[in-house]
Amino acid sequence: MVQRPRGTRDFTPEVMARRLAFEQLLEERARRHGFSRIQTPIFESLDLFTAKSGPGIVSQLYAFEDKSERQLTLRPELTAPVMRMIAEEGMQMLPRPLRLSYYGQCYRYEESKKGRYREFFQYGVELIGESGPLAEAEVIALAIDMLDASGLENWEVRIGHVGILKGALTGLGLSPETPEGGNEPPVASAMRLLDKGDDAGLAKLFTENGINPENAAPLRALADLEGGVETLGPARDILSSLEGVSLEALDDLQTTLEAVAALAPAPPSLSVDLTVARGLDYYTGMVFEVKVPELRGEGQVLGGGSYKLLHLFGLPDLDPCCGFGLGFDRVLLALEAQAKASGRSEVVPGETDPKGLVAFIPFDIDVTRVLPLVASLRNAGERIELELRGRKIAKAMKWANSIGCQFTVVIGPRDLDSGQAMVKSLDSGEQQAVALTAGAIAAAIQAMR
RNA sequence: GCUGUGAUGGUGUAGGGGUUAGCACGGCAGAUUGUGGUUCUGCCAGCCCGAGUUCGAUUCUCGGUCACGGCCCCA
Repeated sequence: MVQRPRGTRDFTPEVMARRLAFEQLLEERARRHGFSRIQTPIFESLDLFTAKSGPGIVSQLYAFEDKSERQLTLRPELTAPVMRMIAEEGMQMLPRPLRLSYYGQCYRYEESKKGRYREFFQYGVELIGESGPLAEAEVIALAIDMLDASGLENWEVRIGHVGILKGALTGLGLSPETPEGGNEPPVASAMRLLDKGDDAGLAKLFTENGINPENAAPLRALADLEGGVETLGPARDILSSLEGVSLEALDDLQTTLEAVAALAPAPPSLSVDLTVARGLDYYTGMVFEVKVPELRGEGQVLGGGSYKLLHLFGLPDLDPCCGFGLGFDRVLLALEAQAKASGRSEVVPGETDPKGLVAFIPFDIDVTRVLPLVASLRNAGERIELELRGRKIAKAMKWANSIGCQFTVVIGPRDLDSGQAMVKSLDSGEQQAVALTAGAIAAAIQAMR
């Protein structure tokens, strides 16, 4: 028996109905926010991802060479392909900003476990060609709107701004440039030390760069701030106490948060955290992420922010952009766990078709006589499953029941003689004879809904 | 990258060095020649893969594969 490759999944009809409903729900929300769907190839040139993430990424890729010795890889993420598409399709000519959405599978060669697969699905959006607090708020608002609409519970939004700590550090005189012979900018070193809680190392770094080490304490206080929008007050006090530090990034973040509050439903939890996602150097402004604590280690279900990547494709005037990626599989895992815990049968809103399925049961007759009726009912929008095996009535009813039908239409010899069909609701047991026309059958079904 | 646990019909499980590998759900057929969800009967269908130990391995040992956890990493 050949097995499915490690870290991949098959989706059965029941699971797929849920995934389609979820995708549709996300798509609908994106549309309401003015975003349009695009699609890029499953595989790309290897260079695309090494350009964005450095050569170290290769060990995590499904990279391969094609028959013409082109170096290719299955895509590990979707942001870089979107950027490539914008440049390649001449989309910089389009009216700005561009609001793009996308959904598809990505591949990473890593240890697979629950919530971490080698083939995984991402839904994402990018707002291209406009930046600033309002653009950022629009992106966050869409993320919140999507999760709210999905019915997810107990999720936490954390919003930060890499410009605040970076600004404070550069304001103090720390260089954002990699020094001659060094491997990272002093600013990046400082951010890492702040994150690790290494205050002594931070003071040492300051001293080495000719900065008073006493400045380490207020920066520590800044990084440790936790809480809602109200933490911006103390942050402002700390920043104001430092020499030569701009408050611009903080003001922007405040504007963003106020706009989010007006644009989106209130999430279960929203906090300001200035250390969010500080590790990614292409992020330039607001950064945010959403966690679902009950998923434990793989609990981050969404992440994004403002970044500069289009300069890599010769389009620096479109930078910075703002976007996010949503971990489709992880949100579903959380929804499934929560539905199970609360005894809810519907995991994603709208995954079950409210119209119901109709079993069309020709009994002991020449089937071809009723096929036109099946076609007409389908054209009228009914979901019809035709009984194909010539089952006897009792078996057919049992079959209809077991595949989840709400209605049956039985047509046997008597019915043909009298020109009628028996329409039955399986929920109520109610049954009536109606004229043998698609219109009459559809009307009877509608009346019993 | 390190590490723990596990794998028996389609699903959930019992068992165990020699068994007819048990049970439940499921699927198929019948009881039931025009009406489902109950019941009864019969049938279908299984020891993850490879090597070793043994007279004999589904059971014990080792390796592999896959799954699920805990760190690390990534974001």
